[in-house]
Amino acid sequence: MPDLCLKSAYAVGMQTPEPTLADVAARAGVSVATASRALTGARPVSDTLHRKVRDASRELGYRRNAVASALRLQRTETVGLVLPRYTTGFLSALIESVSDGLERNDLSLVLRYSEPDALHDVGNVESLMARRVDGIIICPSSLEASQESIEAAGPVPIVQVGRFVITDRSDSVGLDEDRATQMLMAHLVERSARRVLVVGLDPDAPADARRIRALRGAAEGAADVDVAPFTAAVLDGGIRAAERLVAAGPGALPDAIVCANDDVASGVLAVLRMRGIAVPGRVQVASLLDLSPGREDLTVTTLRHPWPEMGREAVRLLLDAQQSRREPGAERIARRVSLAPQLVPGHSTRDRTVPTAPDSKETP
Amino acid sequence: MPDLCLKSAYAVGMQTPEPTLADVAARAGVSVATASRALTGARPVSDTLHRKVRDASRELGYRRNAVASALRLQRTETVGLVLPRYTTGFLSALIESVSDGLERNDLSLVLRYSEPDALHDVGNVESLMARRVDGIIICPSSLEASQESIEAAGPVPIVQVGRFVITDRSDSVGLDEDRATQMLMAHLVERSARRVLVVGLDPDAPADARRIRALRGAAEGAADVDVAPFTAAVLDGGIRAAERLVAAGPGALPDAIVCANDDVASGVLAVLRMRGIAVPGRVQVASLLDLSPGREDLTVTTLRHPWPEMGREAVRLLLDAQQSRREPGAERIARRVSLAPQLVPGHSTRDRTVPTAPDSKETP
DNA sequence: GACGTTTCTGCAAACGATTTCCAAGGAGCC
DNA sequence: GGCTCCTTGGAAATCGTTTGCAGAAACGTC
Repeated sequence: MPDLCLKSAYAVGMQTPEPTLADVAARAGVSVATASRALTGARPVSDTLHRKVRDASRELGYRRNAVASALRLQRTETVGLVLPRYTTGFLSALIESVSDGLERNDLSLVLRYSEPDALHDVGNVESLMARRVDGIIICPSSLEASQESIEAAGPVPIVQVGRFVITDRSDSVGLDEDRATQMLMAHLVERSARRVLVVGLDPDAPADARRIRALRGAAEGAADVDVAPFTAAVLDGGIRAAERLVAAGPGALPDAIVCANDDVASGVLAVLRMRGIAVPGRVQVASLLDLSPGREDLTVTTLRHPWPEMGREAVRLLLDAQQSRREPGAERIARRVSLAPQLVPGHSTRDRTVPTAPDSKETP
Repeated sequence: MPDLCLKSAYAVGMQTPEPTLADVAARAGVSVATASRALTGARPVSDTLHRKVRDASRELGYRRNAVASALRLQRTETVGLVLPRYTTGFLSALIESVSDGLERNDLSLVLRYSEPDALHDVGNVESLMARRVDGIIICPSSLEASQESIEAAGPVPIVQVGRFVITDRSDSVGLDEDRATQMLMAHLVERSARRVLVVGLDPDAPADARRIRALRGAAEGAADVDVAPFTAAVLDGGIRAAERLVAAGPGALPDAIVCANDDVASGVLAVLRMRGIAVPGRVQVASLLDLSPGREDLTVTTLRHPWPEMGREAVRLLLDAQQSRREPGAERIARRVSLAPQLVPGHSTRDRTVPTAPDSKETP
């Protein structure tokens, strides 16, 4: 096959001519069909030829062209991930775990961000469809307008994660925040908290209001739940709220303080420690949202949002849907998986076995 | 063309048969060639046919098959991004800006993570090459072993970002930390700091040692730079260091405290405020590393690492390299862009126009 | 030795869009 | 009117891989 050699030698410009399967086959002295079968193992090939092909492939530095392969197989081995922009700090753990899950199955990840203004979602899904991805994982950027982005996926499996647009077209994996919030309150009540103060939540924000309701619901008469005047949910907000509280005198101190997140809790802890108020002896402190799941310093009792698990679960649902799409059997039913944030006990709440210890030392 | 219709109608299973260009052409009553030309605008098409084709395309909900297109054009309109795992918190801003830059140029992003153990990098690049990406942006996971991952890219443009393996094969965009560190020191000296204390840096860690050197170099006799005994570079470390300092008596107080990062600075600030030490009146506080670039509370003067700009710059270099690769002109020369972290003045250092104000109020 | 039966190989046709090459038609010019 | 030039449309080749089909070879059994 002299023409093949010709092609290899005189490729455009001076670029290395990326070798093709035909080149490998020519070098091994077999047909392309055989070369393909030897490399993919799709059908048995005699030992001699198998070795010949493998050697030729290695010598030429052959790399299977995934594009051509995808065209022929009608399968790109690629999954699209669509996320809302401006929230990445939170979502990076999700990206990482999704990527990890896909890699284990030899799938590639193509990532797209949607502007918060919503119907970007549809465009992103459309664009992924044009790339013929095998599946899509999406965190809808708008609960109203993202409905049609789910539909745009047509027949390819799509999984929603983190947030959830009502539809029977897609599986989804979500967060069971209510349950987690309740668990946290139970944790405190169990440790004999009777007066609980909430810091850093804004009763006027619907999401925060819901959290407050969940806390009150879980207290259910076993404890009083007060809400401190709203201060920003950052470190400084925690500091300000705690200072105000301390200034109000020892009688104003609650048994436990529930903070919006770890930053707020850090601020509160710093003030309490400095004023010599024992934690968790006199006051217990807990946080509703772990901001840096990476760290392992168990300073503050917190709720860890299971982003890694959510990513894993999303990938699992997706692969499962792909699989069952091949077998034309029964109609698929949309599945919903809810994961609860995990309660991670830290040194800022008491050890359960130890009852109130008024003279306990400061946390180390 | 009855067979085309047949194909459309009797596609595999019950799946919607994704329409092809042939379907569109058939419906519009033209050849595929004309249909392609009408949609891509590669060559002029008469108005009548143009409209017909566009209508047919819309009616069928046609989506250009990017895979087939890529195969024919030898161009995937896709860029690979390779990042080290376990550092995403920091890198998420980078991902976002790279993604944004690519989107503006109608390029897709495929993301891969390398384990810290290094030669994963090579595998990731290889895999991206198999997908025939048009370019690669990589943050090398190992300064020793990642050399060959650059070479694995062969003729496709590759840009290093954040970290840098020496090679003449790739452009790179890096961080000019020394310059930024010096700027911060100059900022303090300008504001009449004469005794500076460094908190949260570990002289035994090479990177920290380098920062200390840079600070001393910039002080250059204009100020004394002391290093506090190492405490962990977290909020708590800042608190401990500051308490020790305050306990040593008012004479021990420096004019300015430079902290390893914002968390440390927060701890220091909390202690100073509580002990009634005026900031920035008595002591100024600054941080070498902004941990949460999203927030805009200008509490502490800090160095903001320009991840978004780095991403933008990386994309720019990549596109530029692609462009100049087409014109077979002169040999490409590797370019290196250095960006300095940006000094963001906050309320923890003085206003330059106002000289020392011994009775200034606490920061709000 | 003849005749199934298995095991391999190779040819050629997909996959779907783009582009080159050709041909036909119309406009413009002498 | 005859010529060229320009525009427009279609047939077919191309990108690189996989696979249905058919032929060939090897093997076993009677």
